[in-house]
Amino acid sequence: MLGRLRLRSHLRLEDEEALVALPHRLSALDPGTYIVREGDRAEECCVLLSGFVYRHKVVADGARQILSVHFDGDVIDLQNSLLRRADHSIQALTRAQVALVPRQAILDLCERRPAIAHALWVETLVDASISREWIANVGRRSARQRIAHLLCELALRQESIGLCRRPSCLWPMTQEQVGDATGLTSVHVNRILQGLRADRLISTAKRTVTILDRTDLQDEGDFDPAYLHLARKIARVETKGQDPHYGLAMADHY
Amino acid sequence: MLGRLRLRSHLRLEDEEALVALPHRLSALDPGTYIVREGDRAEECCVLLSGFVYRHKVVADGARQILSVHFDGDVIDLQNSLLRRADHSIQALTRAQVALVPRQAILDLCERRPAIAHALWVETLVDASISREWIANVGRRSARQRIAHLLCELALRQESIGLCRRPSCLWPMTQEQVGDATGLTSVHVNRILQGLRADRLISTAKRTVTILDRTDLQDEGDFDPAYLHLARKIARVETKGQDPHYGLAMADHY
DNA sequence: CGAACTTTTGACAAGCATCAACACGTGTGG
DNA sequence: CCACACGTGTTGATGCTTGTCAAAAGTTCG
Repeated sequence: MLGRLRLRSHLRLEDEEALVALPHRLSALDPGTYIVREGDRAEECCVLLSGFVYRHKVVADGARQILSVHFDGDVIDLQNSLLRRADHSIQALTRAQVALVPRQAILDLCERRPAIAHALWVETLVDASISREWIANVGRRSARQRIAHLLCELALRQESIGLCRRPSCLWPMTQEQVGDATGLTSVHVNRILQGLRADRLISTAKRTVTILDRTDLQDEGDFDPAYLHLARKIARVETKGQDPHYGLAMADHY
Repeated sequence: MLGRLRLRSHLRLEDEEALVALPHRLSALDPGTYIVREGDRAEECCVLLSGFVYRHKVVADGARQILSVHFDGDVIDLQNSLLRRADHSIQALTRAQVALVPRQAILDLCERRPAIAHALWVETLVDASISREWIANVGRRSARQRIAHLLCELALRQESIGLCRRPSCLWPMTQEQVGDATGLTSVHVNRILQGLRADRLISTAKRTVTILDRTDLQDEGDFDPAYLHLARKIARVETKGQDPHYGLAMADHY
């Protein structure tokens, strides 16, 4: 279960065993529950076992900006536990299950096992890469592009861990939350989504999106999956537009 | 010189010696030179010794988004050298001097010396924190706030490493580059800057800004320095508005 | 001293926000 | 099981912030 925390690097068996052996406690969360609040001093590091979670910040006038969306297997606050003071909040989007690992246990493990430190470091670097893409997304793309891009990212990331199968993926966000993620208002998100549906790019059912034409949607959203640093295998598949079963994979580094 | 790469964590002497002993070659860059291009496979990691540098991405219609600005002492592409494939470009803003360290030498060092791995990891986490703040900046703040925020960040980061002294700081960006960093057009940046000058918040001289009223500018820009994860010392000084000489300092973690 | 950037200005257009009202669905308690 | 309340999605009218285009004035540097 804990071993499932999507290790994109190649770890030796003893490393994986050490990870699974980490002390931890489980916790079930309702939608909207705060896992970390901006300004907190985190003593535990949180691994998401199931469900959706998002990071966010609140600016001067009370507006909210969602910084990233996470699901099964993501290690969601290495940032906060290594830097101590949380610079953003983390909140459950859906019902979620998390494992809380004492901060010190992780630090110790990293000191003893450089391969684990490296693997976690890579995770945070991929996270940072996604953040950079989001800066470009909200900074320089149109409303339609932003939303299409967000959809492509969520779909591909879910596929890469086998959370969903090809045409459809989970999308438990309200239109207001989509707006907070893309720097738009919920009203405008609504209109853009109607456009995307009218153009037969997507269709939505409750908490689920179906991407009717992957290539077109990627074009619409100026989406290039390189920034997700997924394995070549998946990247290649993406460009060829096939539809295989995706496994846990992450390479190119290490 | 290399030892100056702003080690915000507490390192032992032997760690610092190991860092200084890293193999490297020096290189001088003219403004506009690319250090890394999106898609490159980086074999060397770049440490900025002097000058300004920025990361950026280009989106579908050719518009550019600047992702961060770096100066003396910043380790500018741990991302690219650990993840291998660069997900963004890095370009010199001014004339700059860099040290290039073979990627493998860094990886080896990290494996041998967990303290160094930890210190570098913290650097990348702070970098990621800044990226998150930029998402909020570009996503949810007005043009005036964005620019004021950018100014506050650059000023405080420069002060924290002693690059400039209190009221003024270096600002070698054109208005077009400011626009690319804030998701605005250069025309609009120009108008906003005129407003900030008219309100006696800043004054600009060639490649330099003077912040006439720090507190007011921070209020205008909704700027809270917490996300920079600077030492408590500096953070406290900030809130009291005094004007001491800043040293290299970074704490709260480790 | 001149070429090539920058900064500045003005008129105008567009994208997205704002406000307000209504429809829809879903879950809850009576 | 129905009624109701609340969150979410949808629609329309209107306006502000910011973008676009174009040209002139200022600056830097070889």
